[in-house]
Amino acid sequence: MARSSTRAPSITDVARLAGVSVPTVSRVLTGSVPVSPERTDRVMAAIRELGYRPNGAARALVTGRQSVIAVLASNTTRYGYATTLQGIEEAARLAGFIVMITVIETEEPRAVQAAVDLALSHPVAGVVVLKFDPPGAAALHQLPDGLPVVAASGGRGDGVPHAVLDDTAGAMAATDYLLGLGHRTVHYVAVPTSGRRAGRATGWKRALTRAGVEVPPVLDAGWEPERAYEIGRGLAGRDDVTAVLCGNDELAMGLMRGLHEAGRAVPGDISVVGFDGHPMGRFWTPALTTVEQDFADLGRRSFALLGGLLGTGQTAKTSSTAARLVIRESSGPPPSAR
Amino acid sequence: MARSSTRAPSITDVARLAGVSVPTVSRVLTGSVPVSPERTDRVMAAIRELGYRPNGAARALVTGRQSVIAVLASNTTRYGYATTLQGIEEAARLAGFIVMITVIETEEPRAVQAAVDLALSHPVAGVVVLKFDPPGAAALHQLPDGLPVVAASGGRGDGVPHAVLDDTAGAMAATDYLLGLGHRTVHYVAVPTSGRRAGRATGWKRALTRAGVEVPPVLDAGWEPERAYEIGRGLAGRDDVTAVLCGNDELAMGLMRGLHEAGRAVPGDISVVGFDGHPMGRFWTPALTTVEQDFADLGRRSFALLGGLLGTGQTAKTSSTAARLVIRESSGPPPSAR
DNA sequence: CTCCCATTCTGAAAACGTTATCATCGGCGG
DNA sequence: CCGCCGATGATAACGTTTTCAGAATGGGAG
Repeated sequence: MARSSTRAPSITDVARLAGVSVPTVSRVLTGSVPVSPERTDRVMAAIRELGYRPNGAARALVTGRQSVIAVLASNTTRYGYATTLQGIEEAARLAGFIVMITVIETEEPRAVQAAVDLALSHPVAGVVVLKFDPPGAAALHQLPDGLPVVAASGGRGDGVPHAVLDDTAGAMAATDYLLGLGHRTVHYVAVPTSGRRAGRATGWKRALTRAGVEVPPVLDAGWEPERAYEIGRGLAGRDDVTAVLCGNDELAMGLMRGLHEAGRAVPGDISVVGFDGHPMGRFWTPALTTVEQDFADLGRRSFALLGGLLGTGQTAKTSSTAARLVIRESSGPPPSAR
Repeated sequence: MARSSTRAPSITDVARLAGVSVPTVSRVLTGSVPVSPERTDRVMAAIRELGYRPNGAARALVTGRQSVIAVLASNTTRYGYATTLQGIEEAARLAGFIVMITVIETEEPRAVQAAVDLALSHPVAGVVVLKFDPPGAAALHQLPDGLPVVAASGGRGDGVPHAVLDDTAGAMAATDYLLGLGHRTVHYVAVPTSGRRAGRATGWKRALTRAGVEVPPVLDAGWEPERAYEIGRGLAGRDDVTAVLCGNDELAMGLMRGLHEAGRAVPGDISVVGFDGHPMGRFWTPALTTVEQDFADLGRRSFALLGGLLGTGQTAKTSSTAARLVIRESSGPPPSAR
């Protein structure tokens, strides 16, 4: 049935079978110029019979228009990344674009270069970089000039249009909330960041400073919940820690488990607030208080920015949405205030 | 700095600047034929100066070789999907292929057709379909003949090479384990499946039947943990339910929350076993007993199968790995046996 | 009724940027 | 001196869209 051995049918084969010229087939396909109903029917019939499918490479070559956008990310499984990607894909698909994904595993220059080269070895209309962390930032810098590029991230900068999530305000709101509950201070367990300015850490510091509270050292956890779990076990022994803000929900979950195993109650002994609005957070026990961010929307906005760049050559410099504090069960007043 | 307005430099510009012929530039680029060191240097210098980047469309057009593989999936954020995708991407990238992702949102034929058409509007070397559910299965059927296709899924079938995860054995092991603990029966909360043969449900039924236990009705939850949560609340009132196997870990988490809110203890009153090995499962309280599956490996194996198809035209029909039961805290003996 | 122009559809030919094929040229070993 | 080999350039593909020119057709004016 399938003759996979023979060459795929081309527009010439269709034209021959339909008894029309090659451009006429093209016109039927693109609809750019009207074609008589009779010929249209013949062409359509020939297309069906042959199972013809236009060759995108040839089409891209002559039109110069590319319908593929590349997404560069360090990981596609973590909640924020995966959801942003989904948002980009959705918006792109609706606009008739296809999404190509290339993972940048480390920030090591050679690896980044190799990945970028691979991604750009294919003709792309533009690039969206998920710049949440060092590999993302590194990739952004290795991209050649003259290519439409948009970054999606928690922070702005670099002269490239950015779709951002205003996590600074979210972190401030969460810290203020904990302080308002009566906690003397709030500790912060950090995720990796893309540069000097980390929105979450900034917001947290700012809220503490504004409240006249000394800023405790940041606890670095990387991306691994496992690491947060260990930090949780460590924190359990310290009675000066009554509230912890975590860089993301996965970390918060790991941390809570560590506290739990070490015999500390959440929120009884220690309040924990996460970040991102992971869908599992509300089913956790205790349900996780978190700063919810709309990653899918971030993805859609990233693509919208890129679309502007592709269409008019100009686009807004940034597009930002606020994060939203969702109070559930994992946070409450400190033990002293009970 | 960036002259995005002017046309991108072509191989002709490079040849002119370097004072060599066009094919020589091509030869330097591809390394197919030796070029004298002197000319090579001149070409490389010209490439750098112009910021030249080969046009992949033209290259693909003339070589006929495609370096893009399309992945069709109904969702890219759920744990199993995202991890499989990551595995495919990794293997593809290492082999010099790029991964294009297209989401098939529903199984509605027109939507599926539109998505497939979009994905194939670009010339691709082959396709990997994530056939875990109805949209995936629908996409598989809409693919044209003569295109290298591989399916990644929980079950086999359809004459297309499949990389599978043997969840039947996993479900049997989990069910046997619960029965061995003294439970009279095991209930099953199902995820959507790609066809009549659902490995997990089959394994569960088989284990029950073999033990001479009547098979209780399947509880359908779809993909939403929210729905599992409601099922959990409903199940809480029934004292004939002491053990529940869930189609995935997210469902198990939702279910456990429902049980918890309704005042039932896990595993004291009811044992819960999940499926997939979600990384958060071990941090859950109680830590989730689950049937772990290596999705990243499934992705890598899918690509390997496709690679075989592309290289030799032939490939293994299936590639399968077993799932593994990981016992943690959410399962234990029934209340009667305590 | 005839003529001419505008309109609509059609086909020939060029173009897109690259690699593949073939012939040519030079130098070297036998 | 002949033949061969390695490097090079001219030219032909690849499959599509985009001119551009031509052939019908229709309508209005004389």
